[in-house]
Amino acid sequence: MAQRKVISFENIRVACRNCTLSQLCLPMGLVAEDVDRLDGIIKRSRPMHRGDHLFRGGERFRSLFVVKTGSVKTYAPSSEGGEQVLGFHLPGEIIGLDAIEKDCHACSAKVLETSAICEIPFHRLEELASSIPSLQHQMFRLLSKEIGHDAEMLLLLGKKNAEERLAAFLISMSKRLSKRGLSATDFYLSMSRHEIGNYLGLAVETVSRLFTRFQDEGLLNVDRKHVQVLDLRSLEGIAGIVQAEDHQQHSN
Amino acid sequence: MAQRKVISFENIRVACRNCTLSQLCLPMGLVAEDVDRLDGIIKRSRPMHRGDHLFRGGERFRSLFVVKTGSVKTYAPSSEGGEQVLGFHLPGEIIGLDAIEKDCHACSAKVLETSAICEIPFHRLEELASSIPSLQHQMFRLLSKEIGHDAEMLLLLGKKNAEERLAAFLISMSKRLSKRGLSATDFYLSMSRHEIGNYLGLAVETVSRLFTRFQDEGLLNVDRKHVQVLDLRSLEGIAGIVQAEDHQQHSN
DNA sequence: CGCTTAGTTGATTGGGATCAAACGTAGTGG
DNA sequence: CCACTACGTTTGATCCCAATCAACTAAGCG
Repeated sequence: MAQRKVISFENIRVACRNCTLSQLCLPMGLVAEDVDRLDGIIKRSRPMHRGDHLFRGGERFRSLFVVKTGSVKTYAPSSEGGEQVLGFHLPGEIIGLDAIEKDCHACSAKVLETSAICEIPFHRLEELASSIPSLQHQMFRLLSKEIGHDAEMLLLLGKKNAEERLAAFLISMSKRLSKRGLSATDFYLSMSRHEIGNYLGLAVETVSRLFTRFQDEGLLNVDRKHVQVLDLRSLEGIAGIVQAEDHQQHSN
Repeated sequence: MAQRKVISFENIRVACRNCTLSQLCLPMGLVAEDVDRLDGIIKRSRPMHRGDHLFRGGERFRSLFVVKTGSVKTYAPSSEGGEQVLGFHLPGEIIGLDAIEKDCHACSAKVLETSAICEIPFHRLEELASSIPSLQHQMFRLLSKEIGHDAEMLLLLGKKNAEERLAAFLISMSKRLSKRGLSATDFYLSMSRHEIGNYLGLAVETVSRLFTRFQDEGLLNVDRKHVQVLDLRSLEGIAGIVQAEDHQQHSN
């Protein structure tokens, strides 16, 4: 039993490395020793369940969180009781970057399904970044990536119609899941239609109708939360993603 | 003449400090020596004119830019020739943070009126941040602030109607200008109606009609690009900004 | 097995886009 | 200086996409 526990702990460590640290380390080399130092400040938490909060708006900011398995949504209360879903966070993705500035969380983060979450105390991460330049650089890149992603969302909400939005959402899910080694064409959506609609700036009914339409058009198979993408290429076309190597007619 | 030039140069240095550095230094203390080191890596550029580009999408990322005077818009090409205006940048604000990740600019930055722009070579800033922990912290805060601002925009584009969007835009301009010592109620908009509409996800005509309506309702005086805010409070009400200290009825 | 919540489908409506046209305003060159 | 052009802005008329309203079905759950 004791033996098993040790093995289990090691497995967690390995899993956590693969998942938590890759965002910070993968793109370019931290030496093994630095990875160990980084690994040393990461707190593993017990599994969290649907509806649990990582943090709520207004709370003091202490840590960043990394999704190891499962999924999390972040959302901000809008005036008049409603809320705006700001994002869905899949394994390997980081949560809480927006709270650094005010030292206080402006949004809330709620677990969508049973999930394993790592916690990284931010002040310790900052200390480490001070002494490891490449880690500092990775952190700048991480923050910057979030800004770039937000810009894509601004374009989506500002310029795209309902169909394009849902297609872009599905493509995004597909890409992010496949990046983590999961299927790009067969996955479960852990969020409700309502949450998808909220995120995309659409009514629930519109989302539902579009799922039906995509299915009718042979782009998807949808059964409840289970999605099978049948025609990724067409979906990308709808989402307005231009294939770089394809024929470009309107080169402007 | 030589004398005058020296004075002028010093004035520029002082102006540049007040303006460029405040974003990086103001919130908490860098010691004077560190401010000098930071000041040392900032490049002053000659005035730029309407239509000039700070950078274009696809270019290699080398520097961040800070608006000293004037204004700049950033925009990304959307598929099918259109473009999405990502932001308007007023004095004291930083441009280019989204390019850190890919080491390449994803959007373009175009000067809206005659402007003075400072350039900060990013790799030198990173070096400096490594050796000045409080500067590193300021930079994290800066990036984080951008993410927070983007989240506000997501809420605006996802949940607010045309009227609320334009009101929010005007309030934002008012606040940001007054933060720089300019009037909060009397200012010139350097961007066209078309650019405002693009930014807010609205058609030009809608923006124009709303300006007219706000004027009819006694909220504004508008003459071309000149805006006088007559009723800031009501405008904030429309924008959905809840006054904290006012009576809260629906505390939920 | 009721009860509640999530999801689907249909009917209707409305806000803002689009189309169309007039009107400055700025710039350009004769 | 004024005609000419081009562009930005305003205003009006019409249309359409997606929201809303409404009814129903399917799941989850105590």
